[in-house]
Amino acid sequence: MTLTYAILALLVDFPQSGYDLTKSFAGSIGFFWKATHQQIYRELARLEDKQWIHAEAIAQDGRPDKKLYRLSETGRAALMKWIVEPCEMAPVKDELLIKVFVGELVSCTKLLQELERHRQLHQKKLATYLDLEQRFFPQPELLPLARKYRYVTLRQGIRYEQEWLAWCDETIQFLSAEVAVSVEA
Amino acid sequence: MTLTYAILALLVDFPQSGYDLTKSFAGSIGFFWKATHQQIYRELARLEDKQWIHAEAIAQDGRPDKKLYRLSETGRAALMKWIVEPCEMAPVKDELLIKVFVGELVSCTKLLQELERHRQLHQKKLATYLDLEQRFFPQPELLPLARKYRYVTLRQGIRYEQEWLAWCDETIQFLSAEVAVSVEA
DNA sequence: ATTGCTTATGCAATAAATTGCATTTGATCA
DNA sequence: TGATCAAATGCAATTTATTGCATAAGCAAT
Repeated sequence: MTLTYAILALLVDFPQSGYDLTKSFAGSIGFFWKATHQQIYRELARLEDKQWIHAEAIAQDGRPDKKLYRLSETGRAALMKWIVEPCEMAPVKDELLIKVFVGELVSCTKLLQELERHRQLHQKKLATYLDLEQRFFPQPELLPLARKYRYVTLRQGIRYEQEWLAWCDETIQFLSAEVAVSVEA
Repeated sequence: MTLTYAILALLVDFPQSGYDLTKSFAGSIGFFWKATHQQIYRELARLEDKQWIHAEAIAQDGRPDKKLYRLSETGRAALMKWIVEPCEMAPVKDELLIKVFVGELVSCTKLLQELERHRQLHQKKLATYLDLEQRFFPQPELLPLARKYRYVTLRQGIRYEQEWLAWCDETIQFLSAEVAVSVEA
């Protein structure tokens, strides 16, 4: 399961609790792999079972105890082995495109509104990514190796959002002509 | 469930059997929503239960019988209702990016090989899409409305693959410098 | 005081996806 | 004549994911 390795990957740099990981899945790796806290806790239990990670209970003043999970040597080895295995291209799963695919069933104006909304969502996400790029990855050539790898995944996010934005623009323009015509008639 | 509506969408133009649908999911809508025959048959049973589709048994000479499923009025209405509901941006789920994210754990050369492989996969897919565009969507402005909608979803596929290709190129170049350095040393 | 938020974890039930197997009929090929 | 492939459908078991709920402890604000 990929989630397994996404978690291991997040534990490479430093140990984290289930709660921490849940947060991490909101940023960094979460930009290309989502997981809920339920999935994470279940998976952590399994990983501990396999001894790929080790838990350390941390008593905290105030907060409830937390379990800090640390990548074990076996876990690190498993991760390394997984990384070099070839993988498939990610299958696309996109609701919006299904809707557009049979868009002729509903009002074009309605669809255009939804496209405009998505345009804005993508623009916002792009802005977030560009901000991260500026703040954390200035002069990418000078970064240490590990940061370079993080950087290129961010670049993928940026390009992806730019692509969507461009498509939304193109499509909105293309379909707007359609509305104009039906108003004329 | 989105699969529900993906199937309904495929039945808009003409009735199809489970087997036909499985094929359709390899092309057209399958470019942005995948489904196995198991999922499809199960979902067809449910949809018939709900009366969103109606089956008609077709005796064939030679082949086993097939059940042709036709979209009902209720089904069509349900589809229309779904289309105009706003939806989320598709969450990205990409194994390759997780691997790259912690790429420093393995040999850079190995990673570059995998990136090159993906570059080729994307190139191939792009070629398929471009071919479809040329063959089925010449002069897009002149297409009837329904075809225009199909067309713009193909455009999204094209742009998506182009984006990936560009990222692979950028990344391979960026990381190649790294290998060059380590060879020098 | 009580309401609500954040940190922190998890159970239980349901829903969905995946995987392996199984069947029927004919066509094709060696 | 036996093997295998394509069309066509489906059951059963397992694995994953989702959803709703639950707890516990402190902090902040009204």
